[in-house]
Amino acid sequence: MKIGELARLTGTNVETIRYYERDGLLPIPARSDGNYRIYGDAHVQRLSFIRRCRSLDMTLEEIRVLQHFKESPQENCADVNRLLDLHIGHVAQRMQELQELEMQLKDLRERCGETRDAAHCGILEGLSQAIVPSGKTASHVQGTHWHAANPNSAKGIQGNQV
Amino acid sequence: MKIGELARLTGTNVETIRYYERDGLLPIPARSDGNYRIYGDAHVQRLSFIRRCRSLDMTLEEIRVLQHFKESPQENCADVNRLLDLHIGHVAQRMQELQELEMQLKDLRERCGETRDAAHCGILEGLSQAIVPSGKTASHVQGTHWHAANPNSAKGIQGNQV
DNA sequence: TAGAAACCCTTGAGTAGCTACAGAGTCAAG
DNA sequence: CTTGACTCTGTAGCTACTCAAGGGTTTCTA
Ligand SMILES: [Zn+2]
Ligand SMILES: [Zn+2]
Ligand SMILES: [Zn+2]
Ligand SMILES: [Zn+2]
Repeated sequence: MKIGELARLTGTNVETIRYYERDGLLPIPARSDGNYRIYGDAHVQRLSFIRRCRSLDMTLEEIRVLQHFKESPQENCADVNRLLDLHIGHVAQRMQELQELEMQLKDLRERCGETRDAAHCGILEGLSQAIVPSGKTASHVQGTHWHAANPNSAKGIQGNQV
Repeated sequence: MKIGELARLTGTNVETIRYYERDGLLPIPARSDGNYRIYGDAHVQRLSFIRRCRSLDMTLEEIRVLQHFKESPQENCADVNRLLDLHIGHVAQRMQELQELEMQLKDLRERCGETRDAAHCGILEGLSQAIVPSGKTASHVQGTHWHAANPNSAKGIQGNQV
């Protein structure tokens, strides 16, 4: 099959497939006479695996590690479990951070009950106060926004919609 | 004061200050004879405001809107409240998504109690299954990882540590 | 007054994970 | 033979920064 069908089968953007190939996540496929990429069932499996991992918010690096284990089935899978535990930790930590954020934001929101002129808005006032040195622990989790640049991931992955 | 002191006072990286200037968030400062940027108290205030907003995970766009209101104090602040409500929504939505993720990940984790060879690992098996079409709503929130590229934000902002 | 350290400047590239476009080539149907 | 759908490569863009190269400036000390 050609790239378009692979894209349809897995619910992946065509450009994303080429990106994974460049990035070494997908093996380099055979080419047709006209230089088109030709894929088979193995590619569908592999790409589905990647997309499933991405839908669980794993990084491409994390996915690379998991792929390694799929390719060496005789190895002990302890590291797979470890990777998953770590990743669950990433998610949990980000949730904690967001919970704290939510509290701070709701506090701030309460400072302006009914609207008035911006000069006396309690929110703007609150934001102007000095930064409270919070003893946040180092983490590697990301922010709160998802921008137009990546609508596919934002919408969530809906595979298999043929 | 020069850029280094502004950086110290606000707990901001020097490069970040120059970046804000390029991006139009900080007004272009005066220059000394030797072409050094010269800042005053107003810049400290303005930068503190930005960093406080960033510590609440607002985007630079959101901050730009808030700055607009600080500069036009006669306007009604209803839009400030609206922006904050929207942003609280951003945080809440991401938390929901992460909660769902956590559940799925813990489900997956249970599939491999004791470690065995990768060929029979329940986790790898689970990840190989077809993607479940989940009816996720469109959102703009980001992922779960924070990488070395941005250690400052990751650590949280600790301003005023002179 | 020379020299060194500490600061500052601009420019350009890199980060994750894509997306989007330009400009070209390929292929099947009508 | 043309139209249109598809594909190709290469490049640039998105967020919010961070870092490094290769210079210039200031300040302090010997
Ligand atoms: Zn992770
Ligand atoms: Zn208000
Ligand atoms: Zn927001
Ligand atoms: Zn296992």
